[in-house]
Amino acid sequence: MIHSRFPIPQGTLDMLILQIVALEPAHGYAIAQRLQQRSRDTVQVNQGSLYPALHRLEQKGWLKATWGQSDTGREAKFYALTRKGQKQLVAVKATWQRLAVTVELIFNETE
Amino acid sequence: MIHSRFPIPQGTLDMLILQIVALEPAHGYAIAQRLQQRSRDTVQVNQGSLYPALHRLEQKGWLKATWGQSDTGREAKFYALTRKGQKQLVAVKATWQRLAVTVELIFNETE
DNA sequence: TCGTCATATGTCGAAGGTTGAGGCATAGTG
DNA sequence: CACTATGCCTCAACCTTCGACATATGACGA
Repeated sequence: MIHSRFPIPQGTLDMLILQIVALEPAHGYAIAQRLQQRSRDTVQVNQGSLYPALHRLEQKGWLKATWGQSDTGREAKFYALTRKGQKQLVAVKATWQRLAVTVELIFNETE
Repeated sequence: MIHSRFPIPQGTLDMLILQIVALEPAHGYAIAQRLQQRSRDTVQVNQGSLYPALHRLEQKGWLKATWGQSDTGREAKFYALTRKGQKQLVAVKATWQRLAVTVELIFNETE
């Protein structure tokens, strides 16, 4: 195994998906690719995690899916961020920031 | 409310526990207190998460437990970091750093 | 033509951690 | 005496992730 792949903390995938889609609506396969590319291969998303996550996010009203054509001309389901999803993204981003600060805080404690 | 406490993502707790114990051996109750204090109350640790985590870490050989007396003079189980646990801590720290960098990277993408 | 890879979606069971609740016990305080 | 703080623990329900599997089309080289 070339890349030491590590599991991402629970809930992180949803956040990253929302962020990817926030820039531009995309279909699942493309989302996975972009995640891998933009994370420089440190994050790898399994299909068994991705598609359930997409359905989850859609069901929560954070994403809206519509069928369309991909760049290659094939049928694909495009996911777009809803207004509700935007709010959610802002919220989870803030939560993440606070967590990151907290973890750094604890890591840098020397006594 | 100013501080809304949030649950820590799955897999993050172990890392934080190892770090807390790395500074000084401590018993479960104290670990929870320190986590809460040092995170400025942003992280909440349930006992239902804490004790299974401690048993988990002990079983993996990352922590070693010994009974002793707490500051209040009561019996308590003190957890200390093993050599194996130190290595693990270094590893998960590195993993976290990479993840944090990756998430920031994706957050700051604008196109 | 045939096999294979990339694209594209989806399901399923297993594994694992967190939640929220509950139980038990002792010591100190009002 | 009741209540809070300390200190340990368990349990079912829930959710997410993992890894494997299934399906289908289009493009490419042998």
